[in-house]
Amino acid sequence: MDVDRNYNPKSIEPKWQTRWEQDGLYHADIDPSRPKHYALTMLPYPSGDLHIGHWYAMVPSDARARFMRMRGYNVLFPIGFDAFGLPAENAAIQRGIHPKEWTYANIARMRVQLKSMGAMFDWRREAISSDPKYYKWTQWFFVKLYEHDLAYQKEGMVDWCPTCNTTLAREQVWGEDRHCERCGTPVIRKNLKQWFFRITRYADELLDFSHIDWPERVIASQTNWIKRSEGAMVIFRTEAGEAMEVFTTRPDTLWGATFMVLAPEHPLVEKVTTAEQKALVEDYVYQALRQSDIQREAVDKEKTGVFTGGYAINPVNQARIPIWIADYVVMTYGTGAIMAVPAHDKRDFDFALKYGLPILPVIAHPDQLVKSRVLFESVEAGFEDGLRDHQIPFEKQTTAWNITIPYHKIDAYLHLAQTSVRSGHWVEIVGAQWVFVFPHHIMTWDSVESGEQIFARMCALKPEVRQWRTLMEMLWSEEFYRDALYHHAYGTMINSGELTGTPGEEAVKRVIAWLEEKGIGESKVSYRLRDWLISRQRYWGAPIPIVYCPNCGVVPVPLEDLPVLLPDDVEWLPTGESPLKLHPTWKYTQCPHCGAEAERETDTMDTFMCSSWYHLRYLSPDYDQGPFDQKEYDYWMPVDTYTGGVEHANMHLIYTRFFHKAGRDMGIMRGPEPMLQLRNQGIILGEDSEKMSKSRGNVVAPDELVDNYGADTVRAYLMFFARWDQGGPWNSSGIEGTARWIRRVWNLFTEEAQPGRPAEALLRQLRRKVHQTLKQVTHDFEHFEFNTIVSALMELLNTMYDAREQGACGTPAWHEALDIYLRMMAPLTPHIAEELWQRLGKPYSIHQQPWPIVDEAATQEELITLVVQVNGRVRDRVMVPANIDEQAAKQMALDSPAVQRNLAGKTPRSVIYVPGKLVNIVV
RNA sequence: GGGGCGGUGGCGGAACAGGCAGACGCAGGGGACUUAAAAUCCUCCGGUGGCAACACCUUGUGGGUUCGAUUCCCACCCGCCCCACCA
Repeated sequence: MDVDRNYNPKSIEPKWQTRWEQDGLYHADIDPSRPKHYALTMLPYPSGDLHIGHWYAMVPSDARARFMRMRGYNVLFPIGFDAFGLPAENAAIQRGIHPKEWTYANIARMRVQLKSMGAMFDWRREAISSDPKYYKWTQWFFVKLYEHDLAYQKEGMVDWCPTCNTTLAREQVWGEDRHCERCGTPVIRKNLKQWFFRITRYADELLDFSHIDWPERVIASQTNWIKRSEGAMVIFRTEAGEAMEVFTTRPDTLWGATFMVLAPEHPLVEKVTTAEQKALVEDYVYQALRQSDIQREAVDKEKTGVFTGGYAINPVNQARIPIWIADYVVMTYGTGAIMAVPAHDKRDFDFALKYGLPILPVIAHPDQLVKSRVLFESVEAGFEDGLRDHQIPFEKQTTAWNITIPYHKIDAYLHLAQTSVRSGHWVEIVGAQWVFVFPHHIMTWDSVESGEQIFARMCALKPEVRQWRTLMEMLWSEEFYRDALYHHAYGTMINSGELTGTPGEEAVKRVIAWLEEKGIGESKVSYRLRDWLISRQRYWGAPIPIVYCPNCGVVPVPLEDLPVLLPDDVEWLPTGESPLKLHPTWKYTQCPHCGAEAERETDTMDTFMCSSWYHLRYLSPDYDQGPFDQKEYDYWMPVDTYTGGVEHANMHLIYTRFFHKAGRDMGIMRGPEPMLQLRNQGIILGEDSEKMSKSRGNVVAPDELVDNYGADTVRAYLMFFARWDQGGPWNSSGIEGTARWIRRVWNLFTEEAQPGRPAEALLRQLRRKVHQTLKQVTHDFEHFEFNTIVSALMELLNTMYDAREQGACGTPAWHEALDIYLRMMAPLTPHIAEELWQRLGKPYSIHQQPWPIVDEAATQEELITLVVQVNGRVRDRVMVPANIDEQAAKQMALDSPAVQRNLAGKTPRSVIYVPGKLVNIVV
């Protein structure tokens, strides 16, 4: 019977898992004597099978949590299930299983799979969001939010998925064709009464990341999502005198407005449209709405629009400008109306061009001015000198000069270009919209000459200009647009009445002050973030605890009546209505206030609501006096380390921050943020480098891997095969290397070896390697660099095999190496570490041992390889004592035969010495 | 269009307060042990030239700074991801 001799994960893994569970080894309880560490990994949705991606997210999180525990922290590492949601209901419709049954069967199965991972989850704290004891408190939070005016009801257009039969949050609508995140069906828009949370009230605070250590990409993504724009609200008036509010980030360009654009659904459209234009406008509005109703084709995004026949008066200069409608203006941002400044905005420009609307005047010109690029081959002698003479800054590149021309030197430069640029080529001037230089012909475009006139002249000069569909297309191409208008757009104001001459840096501020003084506008901040729509017309979710009473109106269900239980007996009919609405009795109830016959809200809550506070439910999943036990909260919160997928950046990770801040303001939670440190893992792709999916047949099944290799090997491989934060394609042969490592560890620890009489140096070397590895592994654990932990351990193992070969067995250094090795392995591969620990005769459990301490002195090298370079090229390497002094090192280098050969008699000009590293001889 | 991430051998990846590029592993070649296989062990393994010592080239491209650049700076190319008529 060799079961004992050979590495057999199938016997040791279940054995230890059972033992740990029996002993409650991973129970985390309040212990004020130790520092706490709340390690949280995103809870899974119980889809039925634990995916390799779950392992990839959770295993390193577990290893990190275990590491923190060994470092003396009281570590809480809980798990649960985000159990409400659409797939359960879809399964019900497709297979006739009750969502509850489907969900709980999946949970039972995934629990077993999760346990096979050998993670240190404290299962006593498991929380399942679809349990009444959980969603009771989700509903409680809803009522609290309602009481604090953070939840409100609003009728409005919502995105609706016709397949899932439910409203979607904006974040759940994807792609240019606006399809449903889950099923891919293009969404339609519906007018419904819906519940919202006032997340926008927290927009500014959500933009403040100063209290948290989160990845740059998540911060960037959230910042972009919330998108704060500062600008002005300006009141234009229609000719009839009706106010028409416009939001702009560029009030300094007000004088350049040549037309106005309303969103097709804007309420003023009807009022400004003239009789002649009525038919046209109505047709366009109908088309636009139909488009969003049926399906927005991805196709080309050429702007379309129609003239309403109405005019507005620009309050800054009384200019009378036409009002158009166009679908490039959306009702949901700003005011749904814009002033169009074609000279300074690409979109307005495109639109003006297409419909022949005026483009000028330009009302700011760049202060920094012009960049020019001139090819070497195009110039005569003297050009470069000329640049120097005029003190025009330039940079000489491989094939061209890049020249930056200060505004006041433009004339000098134009003259220079005229005289020294060879004919047949042209000098491109980028960055100034009104200057073009052709060989020997320089033209300027100012507000007098029209684009058509310039185009005609240019065509005459240079026939190929004709091939551009329009001059404008060329003008606005690439650098022209990028440099000139948009980025350098803040320039000295021109053509702007009494504000002409205002410098670019102050333009916006001054114009706003001026507008406020005149009473025609005011400073205003806009956000892209919208309030969070939480109503779902579905069954499998937490019912919104609201009752509609004919007498009292909207009445929240009293806290003592919670939870509003989901009925079990529902039918799924493809009606598009919530099954709760169709239930014969459920919705009928009495008003909690007056006792009158009343009806319940039949919508349920977005599951992101449930997952916004699960980290709190973990603290006390059975607690019935509140959403969580205050004692637990005080000890454990906030979450110290949160791990999970970056795809939640704009949804869950914003919602949960909002939830926390709202809770804080309601006096329920405390502190600025719920999760202090966030780390994201990458995505594992299939072996074909494609996203894993059943239809592609490239899915890696963790159960199968565990069956073949054991959980420890799978764990180690997941940490080793790629950078954790990056992920990458799976490689099924790669796991062999990790399996080999585990077996070699096993063999080293279990084989009989003869103690020898090793040299002192060998043992010092062994200790050095052990402590160097420990130092690195400690560092890497702290920084979530798991792949190098495994490779460092592999390296150390190789060293230990060599040392054993040379008789290191039986010595104190050897025993120390074995001891430290297992402690370092324990977080990564908990089962084999425990097994070998026991076999060494050490006390149970290795997972209760402290993390070893680095012996700094032992890590110091005695001998180093001194690299000897001549002119920066490596010519020799010499072994020298680590403490060699500069003099000796340099001498050693100069004496090297290889150096002598390479010097070839030349005298060194200088000798550079980098202590402990190298000597570089410069000749 | 905006934002983010990345580009190093056949592959995954190491090394970046500037100092031996390619750790560790996979795949591959050669060998040992086996009747054989598995397992294990030894050995080679970026490219070109050379019997060899050795030389030259090589971290997406082109420049720059430096005694010295995968690492810092400038310009560009390519790939992936997220957001997007957001005024």
